[in-house]
Amino acid sequence: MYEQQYILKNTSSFEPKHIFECGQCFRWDEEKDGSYTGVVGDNVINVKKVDNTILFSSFGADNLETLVTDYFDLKRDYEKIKSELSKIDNYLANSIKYGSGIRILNQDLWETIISFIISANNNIPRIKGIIERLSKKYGNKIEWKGRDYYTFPTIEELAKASVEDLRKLGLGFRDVRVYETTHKILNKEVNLEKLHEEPDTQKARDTLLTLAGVGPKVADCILLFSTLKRLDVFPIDVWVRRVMNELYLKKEDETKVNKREIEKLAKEKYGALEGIAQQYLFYWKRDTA
DNA sequence: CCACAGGACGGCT
DNA sequence: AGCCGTCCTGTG
Repeated sequence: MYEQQYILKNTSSFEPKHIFECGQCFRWDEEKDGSYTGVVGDNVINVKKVDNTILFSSFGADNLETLVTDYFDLKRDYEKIKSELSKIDNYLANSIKYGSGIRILNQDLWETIISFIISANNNIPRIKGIIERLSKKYGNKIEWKGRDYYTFPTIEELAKASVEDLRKLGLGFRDVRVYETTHKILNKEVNLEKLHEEPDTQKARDTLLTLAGVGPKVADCILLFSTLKRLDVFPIDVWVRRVMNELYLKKEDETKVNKREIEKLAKEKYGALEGIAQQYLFYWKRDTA
């Protein structure tokens, strides 16, 4: 374990606030100086933006440049994506201006599965608290600059938790779901390595849907925000339903809007990049609510 | 005290 | 196939 620094100059489409607060991740916290600190794998990383320079500092064993290039999706040209999506319509163009620094993270698949099962019928502060307690109890401690951080538990580490243990950590009714999914993955009833090799997004989605606690919305979040990185999905939560109804469908009662109708509309309008479009729309709608 | 917020799931029509 | 009540906890 050692400290590293990596500096990215003249960046565009990289705004820590947009990246860490658009609902895709739960392990990053803002510091008093406006930077963000989080745990990625076995590393603690701090991300600070000064003008158009991004300063990454880490404490861990992984090569920082390789790690952040992958995790922050740095090889993808978000300027080009934004300019293409902005042509579609003014609603999307405006939401892109609002969340112009969003990048979709490549998060560990296992961690993303468990995190989004916990996210069901839940709010972000509580989700973060639960994941923090899980990591503290079943992950490994990393001390850096006088503070304690905890790695997200591995499959084997989390498999040590009983349903009762999980309930005590505040998971509520999600305890059984996390327990069952952990053991299903541990037993390789669902093989995460093979899932990465599945070229067909729908087939990968069907596999995820066999996991306890994974329904359509959670499956789409996993496909989009993890290393599976499928951009042709459109996670529909209450905010996305709201924004799509207000912009396009204009039904009296948004709760009555058909999900398949939204999915069809998103595919038609946004095409293969619908997942990225969803993030701009979601962040804009929820943040300005 | 109650109302409300947030997805999966199972039972019902 | 669609609708609806229930699951749990934190907040106002």
